[in-house]
Amino acid sequence: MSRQELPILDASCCTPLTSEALTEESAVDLAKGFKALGDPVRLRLLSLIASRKGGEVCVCELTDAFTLTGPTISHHLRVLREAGLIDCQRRGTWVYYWIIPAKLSALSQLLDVPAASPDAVSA
Amino acid sequence: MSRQELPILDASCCTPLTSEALTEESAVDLAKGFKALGDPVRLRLLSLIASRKGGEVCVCELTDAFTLTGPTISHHLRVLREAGLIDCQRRGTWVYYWIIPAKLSALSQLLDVPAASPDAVSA
DNA sequence: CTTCTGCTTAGAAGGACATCTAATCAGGGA
DNA sequence: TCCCTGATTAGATGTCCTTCTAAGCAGAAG
Repeated sequence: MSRQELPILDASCCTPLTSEALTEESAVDLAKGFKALGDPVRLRLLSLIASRKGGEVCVCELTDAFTLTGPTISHHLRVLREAGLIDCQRRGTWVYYWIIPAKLSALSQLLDVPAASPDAVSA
Repeated sequence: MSRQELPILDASCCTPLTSEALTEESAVDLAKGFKALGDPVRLRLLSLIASRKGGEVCVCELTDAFTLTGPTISHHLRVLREAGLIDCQRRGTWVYYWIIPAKLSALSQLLDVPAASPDAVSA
């Protein structure tokens, strides 16, 4: 594992949305990350992995935390991995997953807007 | 406009993923936000709105920035609005959109993990 | 009042996605 | 070697999503 064409740290930006508009190219790339986060199961999986002391979680523990089948969990983990948000390694019988902080940070920074809108408030 | 049941500032967390695991409830709520961001068109729309000096953009300008039809742009704006990421107001013939910074910040903070993983690096 | 423009809603078509069962692969132990 | 457990892959199914065209609504202007 730890296999294949992960974008490593793709070209897309690290500046907040408020600074300048995204190119179509960047938008396509970044949207993949957010799409991966856009499912409750994957978000919980990611949080279970990210919040783990030691940084690693065995798949078997993740599976136990849901009422979904193993293949379904495996599918969601793959989506997260292909989005570059997590990576994994097999050790003996078990497979361990961990987060890729740089990727999460990049997405975080994109959304990091000043707490109060420039002006134009109300509703 | 500015209508209906926006979650205003929903119960879901503001602490990073690394601090503690999400409840299923929070995950469902937060995933809605990320799902809305998980499309290249919506991400570009949001960036066009967020990066605008003055904080507001007319729909007509947004439509011009894409090769998609008006109804399609309108659909994506609705998704962003229902996710609580933007809001809008009609003024005369035109409709103006602006971002809701608090909502973006909440999502940003969730993904705001320390730059280096606790340990467990490599790949 | 009628008509024009800007925008949204309705409905349909095609593709993408989440989930399951069944089958396969990888390692460890008898 | 054979089997057992942990995990992924393959294939199927029902649902959701993106996009379009056509129709409707809101305000301004003649």
